[in-house]
Amino acid sequence: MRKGEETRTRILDVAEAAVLQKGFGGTSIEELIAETGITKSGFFYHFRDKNALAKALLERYIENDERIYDEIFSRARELTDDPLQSFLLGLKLLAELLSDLPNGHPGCLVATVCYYERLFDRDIQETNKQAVLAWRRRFRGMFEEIMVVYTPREPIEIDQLADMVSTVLEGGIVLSKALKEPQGLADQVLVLRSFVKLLFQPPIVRQ
Amino acid sequence: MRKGEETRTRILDVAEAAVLQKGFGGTSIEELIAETGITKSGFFYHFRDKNALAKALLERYIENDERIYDEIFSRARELTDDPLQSFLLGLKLLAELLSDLPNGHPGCLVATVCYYERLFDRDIQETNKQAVLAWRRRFRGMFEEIMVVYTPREPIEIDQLADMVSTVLEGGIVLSKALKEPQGLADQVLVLRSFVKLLFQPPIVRQ
DNA sequence: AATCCCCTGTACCGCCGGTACGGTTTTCGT
DNA sequence: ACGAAAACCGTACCGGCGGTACAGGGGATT
Repeated sequence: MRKGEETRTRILDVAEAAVLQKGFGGTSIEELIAETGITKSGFFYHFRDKNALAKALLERYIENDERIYDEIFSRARELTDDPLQSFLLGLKLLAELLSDLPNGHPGCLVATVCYYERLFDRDIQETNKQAVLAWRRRFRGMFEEIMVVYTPREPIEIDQLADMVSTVLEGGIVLSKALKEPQGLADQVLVLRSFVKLLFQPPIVRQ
Repeated sequence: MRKGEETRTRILDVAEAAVLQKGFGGTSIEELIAETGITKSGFFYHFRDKNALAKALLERYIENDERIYDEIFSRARELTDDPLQSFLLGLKLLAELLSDLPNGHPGCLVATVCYYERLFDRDIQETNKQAVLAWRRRFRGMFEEIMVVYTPREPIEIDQLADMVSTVLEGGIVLSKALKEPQGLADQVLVLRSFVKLLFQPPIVRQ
């Protein structure tokens, strides 16, 4: 019962790397079983079909993603009481983490799925949607705390502001992948950080 | 000589819509010829293989994309002399244009390609990279003009600021597709507009 | 009338996703 | 130590798809 999980995990590991580099359609099951060292029968024992693999892959990715965000922002929360400073610190920690990835960010499965919509059933699309909504709730919560203490210097919808964090991450991944500049993603996160800082911090009064 | 171009264009139209919904790997040539009403031989007369189709598709997409940006920002440039106001107006026009798309933005081929890297030759990847660099140059030029007149209120790398525009567009497309909220993309562009406004406009001095 | 361009038709290859199903080993609770 | 369930392996097969090859045909241009 535990060995099964281990094999399953190995398949998912191989599949995730392949899918992020070639998309779902570009990833063949045969190549997965070749690299995993398993047979076709073995593969289909763990996953009914490619759709089931996709779903498992996506769910695992999302879980892992959430865990990372939890860690980063709870660590940032421990280091300061001010919600704004905590958020800005979180973005800095996130940028550092992204910057330390040796080959840059491998890509986001959520983006992969949404550029593949018609190939998957509604189930997967719904999972994907829920993941993005979870991001929205997460960052919205942080901005709500910030807004108790600080007033935004521009009128802004809080959900749209929350989505901006996800937007910058997704867009940053695309750019850094297209340019083959791994550092690009972390840079964009830091630009967002500057923007958020500007939005909430009281202006420096010039004389 | 003209009939050939027409058929070629029809294939590209069908292929673009299909690729943006299902990715390259998920789009079969057979389905393209079925919808175009052409035979397989006819298809391969126009495109040597799927890679050639991808390249033609990408190049056409990029050209069209550039044309749209040219139009929007030159229109904005005509309406005001101030480079900052012109840029902010351009973003507003862009948001309006994106907002008017009936089914939301269909997706960006540049993003599709960069989530498919390993399937294409270096040629296509290089074309993709050049497209993103062209965006960078375009927006960098605008920010340079702005910075002649305005001083940013936060220290910022101009290339990273320029990339932020592309980042928000790419990220916004991903989010609005994943959430199936067509309006999301335009909203994110307007959030970026607020940020740029904040960055360059002199602070409101409170007493 | 000859010559391109722009296709059609047919036949074929090999890879891949997926199914089916029988058999075998490994693991674990008891 | 044993039986049963879990975790595979082997083989055979199907249809779809990307791609190749090649022969030919109609229509416009020269």
